[in-house]
Amino acid sequence: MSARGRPRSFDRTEALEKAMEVFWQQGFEGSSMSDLTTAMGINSPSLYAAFGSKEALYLEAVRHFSETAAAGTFRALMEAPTLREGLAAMLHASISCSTQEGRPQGCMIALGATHCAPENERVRLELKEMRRILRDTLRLKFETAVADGLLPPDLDPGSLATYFATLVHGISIQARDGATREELKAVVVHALASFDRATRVNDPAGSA
Amino acid sequence: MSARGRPRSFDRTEALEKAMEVFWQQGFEGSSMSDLTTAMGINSPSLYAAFGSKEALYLEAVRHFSETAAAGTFRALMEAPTLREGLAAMLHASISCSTQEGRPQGCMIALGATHCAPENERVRLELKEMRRILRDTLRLKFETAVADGLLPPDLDPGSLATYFATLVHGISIQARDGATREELKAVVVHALASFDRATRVNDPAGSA
DNA sequence: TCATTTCTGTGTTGATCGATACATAAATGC
DNA sequence: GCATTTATGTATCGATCAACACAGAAATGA
Repeated sequence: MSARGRPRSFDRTEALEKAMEVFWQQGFEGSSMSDLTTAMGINSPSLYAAFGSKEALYLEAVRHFSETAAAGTFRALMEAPTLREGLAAMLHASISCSTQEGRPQGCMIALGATHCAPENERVRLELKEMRRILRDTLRLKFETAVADGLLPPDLDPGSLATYFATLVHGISIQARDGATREELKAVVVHALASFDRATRVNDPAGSA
Repeated sequence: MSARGRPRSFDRTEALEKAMEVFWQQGFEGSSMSDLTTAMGINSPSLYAAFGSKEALYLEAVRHFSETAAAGTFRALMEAPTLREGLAAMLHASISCSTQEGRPQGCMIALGATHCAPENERVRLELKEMRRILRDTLRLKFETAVADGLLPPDLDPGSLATYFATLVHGISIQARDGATREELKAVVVHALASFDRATRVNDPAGSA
């Protein structure tokens, strides 16, 4: 590859990981270049040469987060044998990711750039887009299940998708504020109860 | 009161309201003194004389928010004739507050300072405390209902409190990302289904 | 009238922000 | 060896940050 020139003296991925943890803990606007270079163990010019800018580093850190720490959440939803199990696994994975020991609490994507200065609007839109993907994926799952006859035909896929996306995002705020893994697992039980109620056909006693 | 001296040339509450909207939209770290003085229509020294510091202004703005825009959410929970109606009204009020036209989307308290720079930790703790109050109020409501025999004795108040707090906070993230009032109202239906399931005694068919 | 008190606008403070200029170091190709 | 290429460390850039000094303005009380 790039054999020419003086070789980089640090591991790019390791540095990215360190930057990710700083941004995960303090957010984009709460992390200064000084915070980042200190954590990454490099000087400012090396950071700019390797990542471009603070914003580019943040976006790359978020992408790295989604491919590592948050990957389990999506995989859980996609790979479970049934949709119900997938939803439960997704919530459990989200809780696990949000309550890791020795790491910032809450999901970097769920909490990232929910509000920011006007000049950082680009960052907010990028994070908003990543959060949108969760809801769209959920809706597609519900739509497919309805089309396959696995769920009642009158079920509203968008409604359930919004509901589960709301739970995943709410879990991160709870975790950030100190909620434990055990406290949050109770949320899954109630979420599944809603799912069971919404996917049950012709049960007049269900609402009593 | 303070009759002596040159009278203040601006309305303190109006200025606080303007500051609240800036912080609500951009967050604490995303709002600069320049943003604030411009929106408030005053100069920096007047701001410091009237409010003390940027941090003090933010905390006062959040308190003002909780007493005005967010007041309906708590009142709905406390004043409804039944707990079930109170929960539904609380969620609806939270959705209304989070999707007002011409105002920032999402709740200022739910989204406020979920992460920040270490030097602003005091701000984060204050917001975390305000969010904690919601969960504690909910738990107390459930505990009282159990003690009064209105809910099954084996019901876990903390579990349901975490669940509903998660929903309220998740709703704000959805709203901030552009979810409409109608989309979010679907969440209430599913939440009440969970409540009904959790508060039903001896229903072996309920889990089928 | 005039001292006292409080607020306002101008201008500026030191600190920190994100981002680079520049000279040097360390690799390769020939 | 020597030109070329790329990365590094030092030192610093202009801009902006939150906060304030100061003098003048506008009210009061005596």
